[in-house]
Amino acid sequence: MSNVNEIFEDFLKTNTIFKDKKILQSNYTPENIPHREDQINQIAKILAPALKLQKPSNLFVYGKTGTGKTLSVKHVLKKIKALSEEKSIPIQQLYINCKLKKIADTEYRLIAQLIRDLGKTVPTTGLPTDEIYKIFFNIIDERNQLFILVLDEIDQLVKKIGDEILYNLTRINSELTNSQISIIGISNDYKFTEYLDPRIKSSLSEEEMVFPPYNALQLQDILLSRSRCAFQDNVIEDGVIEKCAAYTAREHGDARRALELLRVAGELAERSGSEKLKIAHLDDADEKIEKDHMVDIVLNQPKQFQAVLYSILFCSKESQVFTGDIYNFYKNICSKSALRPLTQRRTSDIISELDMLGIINAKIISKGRYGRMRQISIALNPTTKSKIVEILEKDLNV
DNA sequence: GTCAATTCACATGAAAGAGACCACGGTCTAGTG
DNA sequence: CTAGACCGTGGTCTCTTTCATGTGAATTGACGA
Repeated sequence: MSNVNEIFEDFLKTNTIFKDKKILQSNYTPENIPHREDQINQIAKILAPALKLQKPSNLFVYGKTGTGKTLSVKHVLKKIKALSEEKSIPIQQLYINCKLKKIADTEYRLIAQLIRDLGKTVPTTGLPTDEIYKIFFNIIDERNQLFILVLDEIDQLVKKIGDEILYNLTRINSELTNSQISIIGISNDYKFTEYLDPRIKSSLSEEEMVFPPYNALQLQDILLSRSRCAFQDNVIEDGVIEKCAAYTAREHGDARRALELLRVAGELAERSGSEKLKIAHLDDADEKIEKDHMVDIVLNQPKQFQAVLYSILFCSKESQVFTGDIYNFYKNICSKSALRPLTQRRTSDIISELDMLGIINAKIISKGRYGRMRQISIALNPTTKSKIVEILEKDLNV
């Protein structure tokens, strides 16, 4: 019997500690959403006019990641959908997650995606942008419906392509004769609307809601209710849920992360052959999540980014590194691995993008007469770092 | 010693180019009846 | 006659380059005490 078969056989023999793992996955939508009743009711109140085909106010939802914004909105929309189908009220819902690449990178793509969601095909590129607007507009208007458009992570969208698209979308109502469209924006960033054009801001946030982070007790509740369905009985040691909740509450009260932590800890426990989920697994899971996440990010970067990152990782053996050092080293790397070196201007941008990704910390300092530059340090823990260096060395063959 | 001007080494912005992708319409070509 | 191959044109999109301007504090050098 081959090795792989053994692995599979073993896997089948071990009685897994999970009952239903997908309950802990981030795309799972639970039936009831604890500690969000108020918000859900409020959303329902705001959206209720839709059922009488009156346009609901545009809604703006704020809250950190993992505070249940998307979940709550989707929950309410699901109810509306069920009701509208039952009573055949012409309401159409559109949901776009602006974070997803290739969907909401540009104005064109976003509108094209909306059109596709409405069941028409449209070229992925090649048409003028105003053409695509016209198509969208016509489809909407001829349907004679009420549209609810959800733009999740709308701050990402505006950061990438500006607020013009929002202006166009909010303005579209005044030109529609048969249909109406109301917009629900979901944002992680409290300060998001500050960057917006005041006109857009006022029309977009006719109603505003804030989702506060979960506290440790609420997180415990959530974890408990989900783990009851996700795990076999009595596999979780005492204190694990509490610790997991406390862990994440201390950071941002991100329920998604708490659930991921629990899931990964479970996987680790299972893989190590343990029959119980112990606190130690939680710590391992924490590290593993970060590592996997970072490795994933790095692998998905273009070659040039990797080269710059490698230079940074290599140079940062010394205590302090600055832009200039890195650029020089980077040029070296390029000649070694047959890359065409980019200009200093571009590498500067790459460095700040790596900073945004959380792989490095870059602080702008001024050394007076000796110039102004970024002081760069690594934001990775040592095991992650060495893993990434290893990957990059292979990728760039240096 | 004090204070404004200077200076460095970049950061940051704006604009535009390069090269990839794609749609569309027109033209050419080969296969069919 | 017609379907499909093959162009040219005009559009988007991403990554880059080019050119221009901004920036914070150590250094400098003039000034007055």
